Amino acid sequence: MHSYRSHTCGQLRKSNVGETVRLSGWVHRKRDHGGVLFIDLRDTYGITQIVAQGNAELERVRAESVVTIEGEVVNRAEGTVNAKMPTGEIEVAVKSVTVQSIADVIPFQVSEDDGAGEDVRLKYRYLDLRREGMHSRVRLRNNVIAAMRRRMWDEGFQEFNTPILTASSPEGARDYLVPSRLHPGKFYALPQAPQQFKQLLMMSGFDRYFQIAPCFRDEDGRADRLAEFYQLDMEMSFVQQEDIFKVMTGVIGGIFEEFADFTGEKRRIEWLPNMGYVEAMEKYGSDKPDLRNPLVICDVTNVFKRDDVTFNAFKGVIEKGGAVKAIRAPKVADKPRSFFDKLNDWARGEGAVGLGYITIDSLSLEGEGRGEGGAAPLEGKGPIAKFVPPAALAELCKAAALESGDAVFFVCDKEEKALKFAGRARDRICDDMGIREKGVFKLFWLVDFPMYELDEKTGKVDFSHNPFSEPRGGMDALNGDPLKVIANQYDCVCNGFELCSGGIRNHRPDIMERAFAIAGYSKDVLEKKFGGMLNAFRYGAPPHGGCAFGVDRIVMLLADEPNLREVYAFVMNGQYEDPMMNAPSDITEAQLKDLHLKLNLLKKVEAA
RNA sequence: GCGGGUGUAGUUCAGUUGGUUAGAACGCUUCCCUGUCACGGAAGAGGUCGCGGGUUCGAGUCCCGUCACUCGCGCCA
Repeated sequence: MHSYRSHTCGQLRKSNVGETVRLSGWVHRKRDHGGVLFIDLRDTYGITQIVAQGNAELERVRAESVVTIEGEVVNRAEGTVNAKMPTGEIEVAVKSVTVQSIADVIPFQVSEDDGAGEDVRLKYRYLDLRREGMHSRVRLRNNVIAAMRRRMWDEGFQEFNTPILTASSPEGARDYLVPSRLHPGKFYALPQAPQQFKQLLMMSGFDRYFQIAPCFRDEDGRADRLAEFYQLDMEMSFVQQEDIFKVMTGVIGGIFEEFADFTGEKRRIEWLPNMGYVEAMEKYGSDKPDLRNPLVICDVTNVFKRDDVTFNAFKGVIEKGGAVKAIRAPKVADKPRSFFDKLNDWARGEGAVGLGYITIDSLSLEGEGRGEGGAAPLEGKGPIAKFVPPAALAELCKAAALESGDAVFFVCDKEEKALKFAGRARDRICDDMGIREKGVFKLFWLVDFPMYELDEKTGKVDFSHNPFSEPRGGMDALNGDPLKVIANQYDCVCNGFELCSGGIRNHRPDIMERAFAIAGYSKDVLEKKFGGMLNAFRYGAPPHGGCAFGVDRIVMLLADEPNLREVYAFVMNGQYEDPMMNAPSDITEAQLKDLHLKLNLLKKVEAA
């Protein structure tokens, strides 16, 4: 017999009764009854109850110790069968025990979720990973990655590796930098994405590339953002936007279908029609709207412009070019005052003046008609209502499609800021109303991004997203108003998360020069920073495009977890420190010397 | 860089208006228990109330500062 195990802890069934077996695993739980001792023995495959009588050695071991036991598989007596366990019909009667490793007292419970905080979980991540939830989520992540590889290969893509030590790129996020020993004073950068390499592979004629690619960005963290993360990165040649959508809708949709029941609840997958960037911003105030939220934003600036509307707080902003955005909240007029106060408090906490609203108590049958069955409102209530006379209220009802019993919330600011804040209010109101749809993944492609945007501070035109994207209309488009240029660029959005970003690339060096010139980058700068790729374009570049899906965000959605750290085995905390490995850490003088570096920190740090 | 929240036993938390010896649950230690499966029972150990300063007769509680964690804003082409 194998010296550690003949079976796993998830394997034995009634059919094994009578066999002598050997099991190894962790002591999950101990139930000592004096004369008889039960231990739930756990490995990654499952849990088997073992039973011992008068075994002093087993009685001594603490939870999470590792033991090997040999014994006989026996039927559990009637009434002692545990229907909750796959192995619950049998147990193993211990004959001999080898203690492989005694565990110290553990800092938090492995056998249950005792609510231990993230800092202590990360410090003892290996213990945390033994726990059922983390263990299964890490397996989910591995399975998702395997499925991605399989599906991409099935579509005719090959997986490539691209360099980790590469050159700093001037745009985008901050780079993680690695000093060079052989080249004093010079630095490698870790890739923010394999963007240029995958495009170069298209220049090399490989046609279909993919990679589960590690990416590094030195920006502050968020629940859905880490310093290092993985993307399903892909690129294809001789394609248009729709070709990318077709392939990746299949691959990603397939992944969602494949793992939709991970949480035990079978969730639906819905692909909604492509949405334009402008529509997303105007209706949802976000470039990654959660379409499980039915609320939409509309513009009611004209209502507040009326002479008979006397709400000067909004009027003043409108006169300076601002706008009023409205969010209709259906059938909440009878909610207690606290419902509205809570939202108002939230808005103030977010730095807004408040969240004004009007409730529509009833609509009369007389007055101006507003279509079938509708009529002018009899009255509105709420802090702003007294500034809005009936005729204006009627226009408001029409503009925001209000019905009797509805409330409407207002955000007033400069157009862009108003939309952004209305977008967040939209989500907040939805959650307070409890109307976010459950059990569904709502996916869609967000298209028609603007190529450029105006930097508010400098007044300069800059790339709004990816500078390598193809401007729709080519050179002609670039000779017009840059702010009207649409890029062949797209995102894939799911339940309020940006899952993917991509584009059809600009493969013409002349157009690229022009595109960068508009954003204020001279030919010299372009050559210096992207010379390698630009050169490649000059030797026959195929039209190409692609995208990159955030692997971890997909896993996070499938696992129904609000935080990326819940789906990663080893991960840094919110400050990008690893409390287990003690990273980042000091280095020795010798290492510094090798790298030709001398520390002269601009900000004084206390010596350890 | 900025803002919100949190910080009390190994873990998760409670702690009233400032008032005597800072509590609970789980975990831990010792003991009892032959059918449990979140076993049960008895006893016990375990605290620089994040840290520093202040107010006060008296501070876990109030004030100031600081640190850590966390969520968000900025940032993330």
